[in-house]
Amino acid sequence: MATIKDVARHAGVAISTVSAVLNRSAPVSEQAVEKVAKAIAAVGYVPHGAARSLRSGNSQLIGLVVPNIANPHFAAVAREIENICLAAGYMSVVYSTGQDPERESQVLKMLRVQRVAGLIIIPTRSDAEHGGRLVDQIGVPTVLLDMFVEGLPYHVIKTDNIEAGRLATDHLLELGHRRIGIIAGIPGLATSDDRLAGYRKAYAEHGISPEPSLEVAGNFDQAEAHDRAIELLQRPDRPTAIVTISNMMTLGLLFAVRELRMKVPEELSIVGIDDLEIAGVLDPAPTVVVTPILAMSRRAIEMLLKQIAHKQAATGGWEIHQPYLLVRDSTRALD
Amino acid sequence: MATIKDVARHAGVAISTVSAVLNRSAPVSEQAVEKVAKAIAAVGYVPHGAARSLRSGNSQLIGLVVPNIANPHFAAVAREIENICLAAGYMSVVYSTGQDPERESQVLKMLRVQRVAGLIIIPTRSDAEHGGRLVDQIGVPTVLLDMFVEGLPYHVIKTDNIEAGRLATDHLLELGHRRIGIIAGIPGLATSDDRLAGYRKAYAEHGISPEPSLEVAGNFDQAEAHDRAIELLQRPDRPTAIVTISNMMTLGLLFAVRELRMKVPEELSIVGIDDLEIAGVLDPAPTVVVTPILAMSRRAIEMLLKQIAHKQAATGGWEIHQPYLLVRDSTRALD
DNA sequence: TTGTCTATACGAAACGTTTCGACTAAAGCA
DNA sequence: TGCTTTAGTCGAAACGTTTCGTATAGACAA
Repeated sequence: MATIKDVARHAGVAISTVSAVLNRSAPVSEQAVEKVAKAIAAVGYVPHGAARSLRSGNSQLIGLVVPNIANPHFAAVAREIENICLAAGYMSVVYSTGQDPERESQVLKMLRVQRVAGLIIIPTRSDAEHGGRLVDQIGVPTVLLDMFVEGLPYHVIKTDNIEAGRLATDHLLELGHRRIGIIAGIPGLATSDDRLAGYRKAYAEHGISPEPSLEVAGNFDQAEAHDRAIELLQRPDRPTAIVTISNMMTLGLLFAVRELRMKVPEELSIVGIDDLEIAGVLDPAPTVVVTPILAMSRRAIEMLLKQIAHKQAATGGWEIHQPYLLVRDSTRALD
Repeated sequence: MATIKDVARHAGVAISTVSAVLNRSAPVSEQAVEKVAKAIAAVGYVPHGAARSLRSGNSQLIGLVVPNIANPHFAAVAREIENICLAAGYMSVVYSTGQDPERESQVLKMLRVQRVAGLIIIPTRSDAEHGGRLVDQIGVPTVLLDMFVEGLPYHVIKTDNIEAGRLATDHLLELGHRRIGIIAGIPGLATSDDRLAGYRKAYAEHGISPEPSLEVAGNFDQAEAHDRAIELLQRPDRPTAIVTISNMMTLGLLFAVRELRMKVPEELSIVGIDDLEIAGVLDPAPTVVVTPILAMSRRAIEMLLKQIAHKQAATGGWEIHQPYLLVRDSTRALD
């Protein structure tokens, strides 16, 4: 494959001149530019990214680490970030952790090997210990998306998760529900804990206390949520409404409901957190708390690119986006 | 950041010895291995991918080019390929074309700059002219996934698309439907054309001819399919059944149906091609023709890795996977 | 003893760029 | 006129690896 050397020879100029043309990094005469352009086309030159990266110390790579790229929610994030990166002359590299810290480590290691210029990451854990491990494994400008991690010196862009949980629960309480189940996520994960805290907060605001046995832990997956939902719904004192804290969990719940041949919202009201693009075609269309994921993604990559460009240290600040309730057909007032 | 040089100094051995340890590329004494291992940990060494890639001419990168990563169908492909790549010591880099040849070019260019070792691509067009352009832009071991392109010397892994279209249509004909609409994709795209051909083939097998006005062209998107569906369904002589040729299109159709407050399958039968993971929770759950996308992805990456490892020239062969009909609740016999 | 072989280890070249200091010639200035 | 700038160009060093030919030392055979 042709190198810059071939281009130089073909154009009858020095290698450094070709480089100057390529990068507009030094003044070059018009005729030289022209000769180089011709030579590039003639020899079919394509720059060698690795060589460039090695010499300049600049890989033009952005790492994106999400729980699971197969989840449409995160796939949408990936697409958005891909677009913005491409427009800015960067390439994004996406990896899934499967919510597994071990795999997260492996992925971060590979991204370090590639010397990514920056990182957008939705971490697998949010405790301080994990934060400590993470910061050792990162070492580049980073933005934390969607998830807070104790003691990490990076900018965080997230939803107001307490408010999200509160919004969902408050809606049901307002409709007269009193036995509201919640299928929460992995205990210890900030996003999950906060949404659960919001659930409790809504109860508190109504001056009643939730029943602890109606709070069940899952993970963020559909299958797990399905199983927890079945358990919850087969109890003799089953709840009249259920809150799920992620899109996949909402789906899992819907599967369970369908399996049990229950009528929604007649026999059970449902509120999910995070919207599903396919919500409109579900029957009933689920009432959800919408988190502005696309806007958050956009902010995250913009902020990251700015940090990289200005060599700014991370501010460690928070940017919190407000969720909102979108009422559809899966909830009804209790009579 | 620490380099191999620092490791060598710290361990009191030569750079080449460290390299030999790292790559197991030459015999090294046990004590040297140990010293190097300690030194690596001590200085916090992480190999520099670009340097390695430059010197060895081996990037360990696999490019994956899909129409749209935000489509769960392709996100699943990406996840599968990511896993297999990681296990084989490669990294996958995923890009979306938006079904736009221009963007496809841009993406391929970036992947060339990165000197990817191989490519899995779902191309944007399948005519010979596009094939010619593509082959110029590629130049590495490549597997074509899901889509045939005229005159490209690469291995193709695809579904039997004619059969997929036939299966969907035949099912409806067997149920007594005679006015079956089809919302096809972009004319000229092999996948789309073949599925349409299958539709006609089924009619032919039943000894009747389809009505041309019931065949409408769209693209593969939800919005487009939605609009075409509305048009189709508002005709006075509207079809009693509709076939859609992609998962997103099926969704678009379902939206349209819901908007028009039509009852499925009572007033309209629906068969989609490509399954939706969420099918089970839709009401009605759509009858679909399943294409074994995960198995195909797996085969594609395995085949690609084999080509890369053995420096085999592409065989240019085809591997055709058979689709099958999965009857759910969106179709009924016409009485 | 001498020579050959094997197991380790080493040093230096090379990969394809960018970058920087040095050089030339023309232009501007006093 | 001579001196300083400036635009344009060049050559060589450097980035962090891998790779290959060579060197050393001990083991073994003759």
